[in-house]
Amino acid sequence: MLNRVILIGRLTRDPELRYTPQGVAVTQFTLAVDRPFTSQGGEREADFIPVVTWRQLAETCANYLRKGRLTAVEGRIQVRNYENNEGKRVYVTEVIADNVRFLESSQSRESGNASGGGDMPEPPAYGGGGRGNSGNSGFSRNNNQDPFSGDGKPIDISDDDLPF
Amino acid sequence: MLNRVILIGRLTRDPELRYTPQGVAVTQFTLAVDRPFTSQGGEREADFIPVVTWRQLAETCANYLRKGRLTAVEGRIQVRNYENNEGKRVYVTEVIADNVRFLESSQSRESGNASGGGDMPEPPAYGGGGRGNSGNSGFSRNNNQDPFSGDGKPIDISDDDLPF
Amino acid sequence: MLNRVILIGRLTRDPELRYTPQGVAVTQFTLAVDRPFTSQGGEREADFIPVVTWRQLAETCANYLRKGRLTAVEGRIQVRNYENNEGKRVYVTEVIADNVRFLESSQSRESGNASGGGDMPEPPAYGGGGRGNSGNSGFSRNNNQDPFSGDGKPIDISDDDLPF
Amino acid sequence: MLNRVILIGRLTRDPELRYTPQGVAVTQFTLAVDRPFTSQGGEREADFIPVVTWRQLAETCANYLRKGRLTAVEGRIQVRNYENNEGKRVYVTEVIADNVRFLESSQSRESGNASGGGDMPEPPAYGGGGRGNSGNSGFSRNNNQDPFSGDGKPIDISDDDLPF
DNA sequence: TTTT
DNA sequence: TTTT
Repeated sequence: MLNRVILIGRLTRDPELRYTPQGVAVTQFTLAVDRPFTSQGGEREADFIPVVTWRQLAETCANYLRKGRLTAVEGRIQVRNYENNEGKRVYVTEVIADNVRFLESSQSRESGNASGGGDMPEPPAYGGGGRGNSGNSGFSRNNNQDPFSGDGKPIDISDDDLPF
Repeated sequence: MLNRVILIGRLTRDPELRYTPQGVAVTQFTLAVDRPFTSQGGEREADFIPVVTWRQLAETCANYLRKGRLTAVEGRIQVRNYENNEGKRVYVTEVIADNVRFLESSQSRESGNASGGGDMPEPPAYGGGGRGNSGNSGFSRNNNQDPFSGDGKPIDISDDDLPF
Repeated sequence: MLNRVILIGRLTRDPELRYTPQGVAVTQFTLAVDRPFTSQGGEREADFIPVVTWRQLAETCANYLRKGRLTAVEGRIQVRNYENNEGKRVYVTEVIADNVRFLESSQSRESGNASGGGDMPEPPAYGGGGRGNSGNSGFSRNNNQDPFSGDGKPIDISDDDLPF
Repeated sequence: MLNRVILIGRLTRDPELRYTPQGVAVTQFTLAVDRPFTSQGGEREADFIPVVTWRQLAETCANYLRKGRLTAVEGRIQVRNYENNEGKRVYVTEVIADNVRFLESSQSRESGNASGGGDMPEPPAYGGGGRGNSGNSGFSRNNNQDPFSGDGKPIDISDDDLPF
């Protein structure tokens, strides 16, 4: 009935942009979100939370996000499941983001990052990429497939499987 | 840095209350949260999201929640991981709730439910069980162990492992 | 950059549906949200929070919400200001809702309410009215005018003033 | 029943720290939060949302926040009302924050700001000041008084009026 | 393994 | 497999 998540954390790696065979953009990244307390041993721990974005927002994220960048994400929790190669059902929990805010521009940091990156233009004033005046619903409708389980192989879903 | 989740959904079963060997109460249940759109085939789907509560709130949830009951949950996403019996790392994502609201009292429904239940007193005005004036922090601090992986066997963590 | 509100409370009165001169539907209601603690004197207090919905969602709310009904609202805080008849600037804070969930159907309560009401059909499975597959953005874009300040008089804004 | 707000924006001025006569710290500041769309005329508008923090968190905010700083705030909406000097009831809506995150440290910006500021130590790893391991509930319980309405005059509320 |  |  209601499912809303808001996270602020840092990307553990550069985002991964892929396309479904029908050309729908999908970007995945993981946010490291520090826990609000220290563990028994006094170390600060973090949760590593997978985030998925679709379409226009996916391309904006792929263009402007980089490893280590502080980022805010708004979306919903999605729990998918699939049968793995040993016939076991595997559950995957991800945050499907419909709004992403870039809290650090490229020049506000030392600007060195693992992926090189090079020419990084300024992010758009509104990074949400989809909500607002764009005429796009800005609401990543669904994705009950796993575009990342293939590990680099082409994704064999058709646009008919995509609920938008 | 920030990690907040709000869900409204229905319990898929009665909640499960357990105790750590040191007597700390832990309650687990799963919320079925309808997705805000229908799938390709036109069926309404749901996400099944595991929720964990600790201490006083765990006992309140075990007392007042039942299968099918409409419930609001506020908390944070936690991602644990452990090595399973085949030596493979398994990731478990749960919502650690620090606030739970009972949106249906027992008499507001047909009152029949799988678990029988019988004498169900009215829930407290404030179901959060922990926040507020109770002198309790109301913030489920941590739980990096998996009290449910043992499937009924005693939970072998000590209170020293609990960060509260 | 990010502005998100989630409320669960009860309507203090029946919702008020109006139309701009251009025929855009606007519904206003107030949610009474109990505070999570009692006051000094031990009384339970509440915040009375004004909520505004636009367009399709406005009509759905006007159709299905009634005084006393438990309701969840998702949206953003908006602060408008205008000059009153004494030339003083007045600030008005409202929640502009883009998602509303009806947590009580008409038959789940005594069904008597101040406004009479009468024939109340079941709410749609998805009360959000706008998000999802409807092709509507579901995101109430703006409203920097005050459709309620006229107190019953026609609202003199043109559709050109509406940012959608 | 549930009342949660999450904001990301920039301080419009330096925060104002005051103390009740009984020595309870209260800090007030306003966040400018850009709207996710542009107005009719194409200008980007913002909501100016007043935020209040209490006790330990108030002192941390006063120490580490400055005008212009990007800041995340988590809390609840509170609506107070009081009678003004003309006998009219005035409604004041504020976000009572229980968690504040400093998204920009002093060195990550040009470090020039209107208030001078000077020696600004690094913020604590956890800016929430209250939640977590501190033994403090971290939940700003109430404040039904208006510590800012006096405009600089001493605040005439007693600790008995404070619900904590 | 799933709720209405 | 993880970020600062």
